[in-house]
Amino acid sequence: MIRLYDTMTREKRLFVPFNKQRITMYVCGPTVYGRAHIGNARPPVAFDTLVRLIRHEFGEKSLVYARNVTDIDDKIIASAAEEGVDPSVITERYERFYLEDMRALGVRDPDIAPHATQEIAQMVAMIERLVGLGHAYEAEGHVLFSVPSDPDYGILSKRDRDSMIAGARVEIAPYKRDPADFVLWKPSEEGVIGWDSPWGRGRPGWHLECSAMIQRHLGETIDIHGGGLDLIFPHHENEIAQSRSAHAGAPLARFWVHNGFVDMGAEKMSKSLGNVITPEELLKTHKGETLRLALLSAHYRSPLPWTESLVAQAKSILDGLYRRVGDAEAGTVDEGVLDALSDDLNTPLALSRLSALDDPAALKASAQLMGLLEGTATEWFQGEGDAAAIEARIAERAEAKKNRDFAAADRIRDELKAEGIVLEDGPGGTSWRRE
RNA sequence: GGCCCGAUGGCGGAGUGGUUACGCAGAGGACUGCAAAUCCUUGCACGCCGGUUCGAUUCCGGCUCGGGCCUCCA
Repeated sequence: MIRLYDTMTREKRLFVPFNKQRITMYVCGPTVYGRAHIGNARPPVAFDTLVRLIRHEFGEKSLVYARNVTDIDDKIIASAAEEGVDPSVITERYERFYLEDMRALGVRDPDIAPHATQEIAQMVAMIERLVGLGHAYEAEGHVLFSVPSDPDYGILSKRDRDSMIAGARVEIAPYKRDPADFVLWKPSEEGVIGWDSPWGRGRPGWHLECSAMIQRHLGETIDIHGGGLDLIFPHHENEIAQSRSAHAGAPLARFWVHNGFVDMGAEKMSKSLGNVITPEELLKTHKGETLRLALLSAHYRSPLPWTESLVAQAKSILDGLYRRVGDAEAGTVDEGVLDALSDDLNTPLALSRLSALDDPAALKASAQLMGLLEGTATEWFQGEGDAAAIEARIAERAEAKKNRDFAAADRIRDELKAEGIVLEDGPGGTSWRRE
């Protein structure tokens, strides 16, 4: 019994998939024009956790999870022009980085990763359909969605059209029939990447890409649509308008799930504010699992202030968990942890229940539901490297201790400490770990 | 300006109409040759003002503060 908060209805509801054999979920993925920052990692991590939960509840094969790659976009074009390369050079590079970063955070690849540039025919077809139905029109090489043609426009973000226009901070293009209309297709100038279409050579608008890819890969109505809070308006609102208009009013998603931001200081982390910290940097000094736990330490809908101490706490928690789990095999998932996660993915509560578990097998299985404790304690504490040399030093120290030469023993311990290796004397001898 | 969201101890953070989780850090103790780890103990937290109530951190209203969206944005 999974309950999820739905942005559309602004309440937690029991998640009942339309078809338990084929649950469909789509999450807005990256626009690959630069390195992801840690805030960008929050949706993939949160939704990866939801993926694990759904598969635990409904079966491994129950879910089809798609996360798109936006590989055509003005920032990509600008970046390619700056480097004097084809846009694909940029997009392939950053997609590779993105996948590396996400995998380091324990995020499994989605089942489907549609690329916008591979779906142009679908997009053109959808635009043609919208034009044919009177929901879109051509103007000066652009095709625009006619917002007044959709009486329900604004249902997700709860805005009425007039207030949106009243607060608009962008100048309104003269070719728009209505100030709220948005672009489905825009012309590409000479030398800019583009595709032939009934409206001339051009490229798709961002909102349309998602609608077309969802329809093609998952269907007209999907179970869950996810993304960051900032996508509610206009991106998701526009997706809804496009898809419902093209599909005779069929709802685009049964549940709209949005994550909160990672904050730097008091404001959200974002490239435009320039206050970002990337997994790339963080991974130099922290393990991906630590970063994942840090990201899960607040509820996904709450803001998460990113600080050094947050990461340090995550590390301490993992040290403690790995000490208790040892190298145990995964057993059965704990009910308490499962209940917490099933209640709108309450990861902080799940984490606290995790630390109360005595049984290593249950601990391991429960943590893995959140993508944690996937490795062994030995790997966590000792990692890669020449264990033999360390063992030799420990033996040397044991000998000194036996002779009650504590000065020599402490010297060895201090030397190892300086190398980042901590010794722990237990009843069964001395064990070691890397800090 | 419009529309949303939030305000919990040093930090993170859950939850609740009536004994206020849990974790991290800190303090004290046990253990240890000394440490580390572990165990035990410990910590005057629910933004402000009203209201509802026998009783509110929890419900309602107002206020203050903070954040988000309205432009690309996870």
